[in-house]
Amino acid sequence: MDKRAPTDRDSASRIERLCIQHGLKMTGQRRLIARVLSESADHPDVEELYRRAVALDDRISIATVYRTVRLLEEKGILERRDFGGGRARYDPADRGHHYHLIDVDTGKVIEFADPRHEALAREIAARLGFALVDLRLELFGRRFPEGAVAEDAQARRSNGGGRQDEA
Amino acid sequence: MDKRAPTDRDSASRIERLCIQHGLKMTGQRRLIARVLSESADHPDVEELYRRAVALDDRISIATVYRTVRLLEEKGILERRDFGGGRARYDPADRGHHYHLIDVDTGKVIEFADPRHEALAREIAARLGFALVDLRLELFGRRFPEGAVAEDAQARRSNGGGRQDEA
DNA sequence: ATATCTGCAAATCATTTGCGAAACC
DNA sequence: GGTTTCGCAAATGATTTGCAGATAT
Repeated sequence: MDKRAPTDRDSASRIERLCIQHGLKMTGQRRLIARVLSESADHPDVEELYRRAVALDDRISIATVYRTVRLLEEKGILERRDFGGGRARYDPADRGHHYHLIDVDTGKVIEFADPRHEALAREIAARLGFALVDLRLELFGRRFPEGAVAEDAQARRSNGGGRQDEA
Repeated sequence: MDKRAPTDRDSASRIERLCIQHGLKMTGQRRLIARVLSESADHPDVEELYRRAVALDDRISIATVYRTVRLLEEKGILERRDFGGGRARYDPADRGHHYHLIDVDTGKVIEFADPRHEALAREIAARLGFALVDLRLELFGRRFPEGAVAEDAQARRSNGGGRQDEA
């Protein structure tokens, strides 16, 4: 009988369990990425995932991160998002249906759920003769009046300034 | 007095008029792109715009098409869209607020309007402490039961198959 | 064992840009 | 006429991939 206590080290991360359920071969680097994803509450892009992974164990290359997120997306474990700014961001699918509000000034991303939108979307699709397969909804907003910024459209297009979100 | 009749040749296209209103210097290639955009009812990407432009007058390069759509987007004359599949697609802004439903099997894009979504979005943003600046909404759907396709998630990710829309 | 995965560096794809020549106001 | 735009080809940035060696089942 295995007497080991469930230390940080040997307990499979949430995402790793999903990988195993999907029958993926678990290599060291996949386990590492799964762990980084499990511990992330935000929507990191590949560069950021790579940075976080390397910090824990540098025996991984960015090519593997790219290959792995692609694989996990195909398995439905991750969802790829595009919040503008060139790079794809990743969102674990097991957090349930939710949408995003992006602060156009800071780039910060806020999640929210709203079943009414989905119902509405389903109805519209039906009216057009379609069954709803997926729904992409993103709100871009500006924090209410407090040191407002002059730039407007410009700010959003080149979202290269306020980059990372956190939760 | 000018007695010329308003032939195809000398009447400024809808988009060209917008360019002039925005004080843009109208070169031959900008006029050409404006005309192609005015005559397009779909959501072409840059390659496609270039193809259509070259067909009318080949004294234009794809670099200029890139530069021009970027300029028109900055002026608010065009809106950049991302329907998946790697390339940006362009949508004249003077068509009024509308959203898109993408047929996941064919890649065809259908436009629709629905003020309820916007109202709902505005309310949600307000609840989170934000003023709504923009709203991105895309539905992905499948035509109702008739020769259904087996593939599911896969079909949408690699949207490289069913490419052009026509709407 | 052996099919699968990884690292590296080169390849690809969409898009941008530097530069001298050409076009617009 | 001077400034802006254009075409070309080379640069860029994100992502993919071929290949030889390493690894999981």
